[in-house]
Amino acid sequence: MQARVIVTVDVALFTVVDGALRLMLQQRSRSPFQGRPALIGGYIHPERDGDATAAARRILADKTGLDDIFLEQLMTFSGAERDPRGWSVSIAYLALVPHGKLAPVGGADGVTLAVVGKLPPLPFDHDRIAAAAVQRLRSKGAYSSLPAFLLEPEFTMPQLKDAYQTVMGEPLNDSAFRRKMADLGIIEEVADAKSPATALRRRPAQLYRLKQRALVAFDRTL
Amino acid sequence: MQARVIVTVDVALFTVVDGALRLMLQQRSRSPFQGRPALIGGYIHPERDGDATAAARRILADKTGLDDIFLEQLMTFSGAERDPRGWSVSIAYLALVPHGKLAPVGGADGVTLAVVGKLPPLPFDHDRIAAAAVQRLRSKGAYSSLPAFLLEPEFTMPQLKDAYQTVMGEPLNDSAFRRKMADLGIIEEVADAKSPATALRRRPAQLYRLKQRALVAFDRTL
DNA sequence: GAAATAGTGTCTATGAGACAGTATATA
DNA sequence: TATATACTGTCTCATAGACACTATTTC
Repeated sequence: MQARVIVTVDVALFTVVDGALRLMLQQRSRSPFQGRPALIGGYIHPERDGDATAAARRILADKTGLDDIFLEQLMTFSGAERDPRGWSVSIAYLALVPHGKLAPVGGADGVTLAVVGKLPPLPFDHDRIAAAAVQRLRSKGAYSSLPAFLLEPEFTMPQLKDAYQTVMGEPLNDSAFRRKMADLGIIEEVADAKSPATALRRRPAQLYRLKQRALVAFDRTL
Repeated sequence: MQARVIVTVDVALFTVVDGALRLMLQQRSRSPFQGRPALIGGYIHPERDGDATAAARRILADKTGLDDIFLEQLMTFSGAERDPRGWSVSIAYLALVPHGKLAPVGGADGVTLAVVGKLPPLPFDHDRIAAAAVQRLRSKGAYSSLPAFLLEPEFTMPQLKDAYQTVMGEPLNDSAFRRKMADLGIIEEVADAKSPATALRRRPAQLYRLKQRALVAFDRTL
């Protein structure tokens, strides 16, 4: 028989606030590392959870109230050293949410949104998990619709471009970006819908939405 | 306390024989599914394995005699239904090996090399794992040095091109391929070394090797 | 020299970046 | 009308594909 292994799920949840990528951290309510900010995580409960993804969604809902957000498996971290309680497995997830959906959660429950690049030292091996999540986000952002999941369901082309720029950390060419998006055909216009023009935004912009609710990866030639 | 969870590792090991991608299957020596071909797998042993990757290497060595081959984590499969023994987690790995290194293992231990695309139905959720492994291989092959790990440490440009073609399942342009490889700078010439000319191979080809022992991913612009 | 495979040079097509110019809103 | 942002058109440059041509081996 196999010796006991602790099986947990951790979620690296990102959002964008004022053009800066932020990672959600939550004060741990229990030992070990009680009181310290860490990734959102918890045990898998075999009696309750159909699989690890269901566990991740349950834990997200329990701890932040969020549901129906973008979630994909990142990778699994394991070993004798990463958790003081013993040999453990953490199935890590990457989650993206538009900031607006996060507002109600706000400052509740000791939640903070730490700017990526200025993360505090994290307990367990959450530094490694966070680094892997950022890397996945950056690399996959370059060839998929992933950054769009940081936006509301309807968004303008400038907002979409900003999301890609934030994720990839570099400026993009405007006309090339629009051409690419048009060619890829992953978004569609929302008929007759324009963003409101405000004091800051002069000409209103066309609204778009993703054609597919799911992540779409672009082709890549060798 | 957490209810018991079974924690295993499964390895999808690929090689190329005569230009066809093949997946290693091994007859299961024990229940459940005893006698049926399946991915190479086994329990994690917390007392012995430092982490899941170490467990994968141990299991590969035990069951096939292979060590020091390309191995990377694929993804983790979990749930109540996938294993009749109970709620389980399988951390799946992708492994690549040149056929030559496999020859000594050969037909031993009920090992077969099934042609990808003609795989038999597999036990557990190994069909899904195999499908995910093939997909990872194909997509990552297009933008990394991954296919080179199906070759011997020294290889010719035509062999490298064949490896990429086999992995990606489509023909590549010869001169463009050479240019790309030269530009990427991931391989280097083996000084003065040429492949032997045989009755079949007329002009001998320059030998190359990877500059980096590790996987290198190429850049991608949006 | 014929045949077969290895390797190079160059033309063309495609797609990204640069950037000027047009469009539409507010004040 | 001035200004700011949204959007389009077009030029240029980089890179991939096509393919003809050269090189080196065996028989």
